[in-house]
Amino acid sequence: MATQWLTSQEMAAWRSFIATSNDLWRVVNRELAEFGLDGGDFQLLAMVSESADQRIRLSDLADQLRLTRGGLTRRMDGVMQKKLVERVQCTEDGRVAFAQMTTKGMNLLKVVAPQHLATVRRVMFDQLSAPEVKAIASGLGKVAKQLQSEL
Amino acid sequence: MATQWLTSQEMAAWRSFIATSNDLWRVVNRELAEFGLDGGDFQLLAMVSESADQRIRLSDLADQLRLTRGGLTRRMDGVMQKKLVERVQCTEDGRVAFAQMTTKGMNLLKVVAPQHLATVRRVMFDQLSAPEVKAIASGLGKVAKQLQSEL
DNA sequence: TAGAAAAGGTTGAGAGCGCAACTATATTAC
DNA sequence: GTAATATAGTTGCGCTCTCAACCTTTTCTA
Repeated sequence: MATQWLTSQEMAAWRSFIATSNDLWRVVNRELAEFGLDGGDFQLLAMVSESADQRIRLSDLADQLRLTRGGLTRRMDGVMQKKLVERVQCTEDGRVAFAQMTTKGMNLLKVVAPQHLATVRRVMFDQLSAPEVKAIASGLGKVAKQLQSEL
Repeated sequence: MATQWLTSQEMAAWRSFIATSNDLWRVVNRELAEFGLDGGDFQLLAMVSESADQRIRLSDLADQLRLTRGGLTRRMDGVMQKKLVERVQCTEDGRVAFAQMTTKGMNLLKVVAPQHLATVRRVMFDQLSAPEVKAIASGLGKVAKQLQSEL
């Protein structure tokens, strides 16, 4: 055999993980396009809308979205342009700013979210048995914890 | 409760999947940087090296790597610049070209691959029980199949 | 309380990728 | 046999992201 690492079953699982998450993202993006959004926009809107008072500090938002602060600034430009989110300056700390949902943003999200969840359900959860969902959830949790310790 | 879709357990699993694959990719990229590679380079090298005679048609390679043909052209530019892969014109069909591993590429891969697999093992498989690996592998397979039918 | 260090956010430069238009070669149809 | 169509790959353009440098405001330190 050529080399051990090429044929390992774990390597195949790893490849499958990478390819599948890529494909998933592609399908989600395509589905959101009709609303003028992409996956990154949706994740931002979901995060902000779930925060207390539908607002969140920009740097906290960046962490949750796995963006650098610079990347978030540009992502914010897009959703602010569409009037879905506003940038609000913090009065207590002059350095801080918040992302704040607008009414328009909340209304759009109420329309988009059910369809988005339906898509995710169709491509992912409808394909999985309950034990598989449970195993994936718990497994991902442990992997995420390890990753946190390395980042 | 605000809206059903925001609190569902499946939504949390979906978020976790997205965030974790993002974090995984980040760790892998960082680890490969010392070899002058990134995750995309490694995947390309792995795919090409596993192909018969260590060569593969460019458009087949693009499909496997989840790149457009245009994206692959640019990705190839990088690894060709580094002399890890060569572009070989097909003699039977003038439209077709192959990616062909060089000796330098194979040698590099023999050094990088064990370390890469060790990283993947550390952040992912060492964190998972055997049943979890099995469930994730079978689950991902089913999701991948559904995605294929939608792409 | 002044100076240094840290933290939040923005900006410029550059990389990677998709999309669509383009070139070149091969296949099909008449 | 030639015109129409399809396939393989490349290129120009635009978008998103990271990195590093930068500005501003806050906090620490002596």
